[in-house]
Amino acid sequence: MDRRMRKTRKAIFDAFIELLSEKDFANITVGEIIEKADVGRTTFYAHFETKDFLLKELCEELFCHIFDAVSEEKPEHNHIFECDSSDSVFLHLLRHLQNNDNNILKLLYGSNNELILRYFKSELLQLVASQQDLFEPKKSEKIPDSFRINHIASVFAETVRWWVDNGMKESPETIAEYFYLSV
Amino acid sequence: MDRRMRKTRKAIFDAFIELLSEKDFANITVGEIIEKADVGRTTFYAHFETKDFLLKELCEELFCHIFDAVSEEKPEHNHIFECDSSDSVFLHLLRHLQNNDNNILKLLYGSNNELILRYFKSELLQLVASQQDLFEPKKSEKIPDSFRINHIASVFAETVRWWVDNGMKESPETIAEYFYLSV
DNA sequence: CATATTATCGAACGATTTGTTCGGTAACAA
DNA sequence: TTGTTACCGAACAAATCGTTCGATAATATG
Repeated sequence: MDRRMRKTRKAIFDAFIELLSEKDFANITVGEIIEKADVGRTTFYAHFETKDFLLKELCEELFCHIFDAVSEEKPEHNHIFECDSSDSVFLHLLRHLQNNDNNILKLLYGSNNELILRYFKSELLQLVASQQDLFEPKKSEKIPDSFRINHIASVFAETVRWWVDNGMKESPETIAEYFYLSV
Repeated sequence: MDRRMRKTRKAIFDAFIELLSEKDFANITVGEIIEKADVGRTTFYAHFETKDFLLKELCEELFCHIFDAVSEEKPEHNHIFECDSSDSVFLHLLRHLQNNDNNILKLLYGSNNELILRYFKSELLQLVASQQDLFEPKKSEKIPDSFRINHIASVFAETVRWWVDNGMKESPETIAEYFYLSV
């Protein structure tokens, strides 16, 4: 990975992010990206097989790295979960989401592309599954595990969406409280 | 609205739905649609300004009509909500979703287009808002109404998604129970 | 510093897709 | 029967896609 490669890769990502603030993903063309990134057409296709792969790699850089950071943060922290815990994995995740370039989160959520949610949720599912027994099972002998895990991940994802759509005015602590009170 | 217009409109919808079972929305071209619908290119654009409008109108036909049917079903039914109610609006909605051509639901959910979820959720938001006081407020003085309504609608939408993704094996009654136990 | 590697460029390309135009045909409603 | 209008099919320019090529310049390595 050259310095050249790193630079063009960054230029393309930046241009792409800027375009995401102007229009939906579906209406962004490769031509626009390379013009704004000031990069040759050949170069773009040397880096990304297609526009969708560009989005995919951006999501990976954004989400996966955040999840990695969070999970490394508390490697062997396995105490019993408490709902109002001010030190939970999910609160830490919210903090990372807030710090890690709020704008990108907003752009991704607003780009009208289902794939983004999928990347986010697939990461969430793993996280929830790994912490599943930490949630109180409630009135739920009837509810299948599959549903329960999916439910918790969905509520978190939709909580974040609400947060982002409303301008992220609340603190991560507040959002975490909403989440725990709801789930 | 001619008989001619109704026929071509249906032909286009049918072709579109069939294509949705084969590929993502983004990869479907107008050319494919008119070929499968056996309709002239001019005719397509006389009916739908663009591919997105076709999707929009399909969603409206599917979702809005279902919601209309449900809300008309119990116009002045305002009794206090009970969690295990076997006669709630949401259970009726699930029954309609099941009857109304299960396949389309699956195709729409699988077409990788965010807009579909938006249509569905915007309808849900109205429904939930109209029935908001029927849900027990739980431990929720802290939680803003906006969040609460959004949460309930999201949980319902994601519950339906789970149902669809898993093949809709469960009965509407079972799904309604999962929903009420979770929300 | 010298050299081999390789990422980038720019131009050009055929292939698809888009959305529109036009005149002619045939189905429809009154 | 008559006037309206939806449909067709062909053709069109414009935009976009993904690829090819040879030339250039930045980079890593010895």
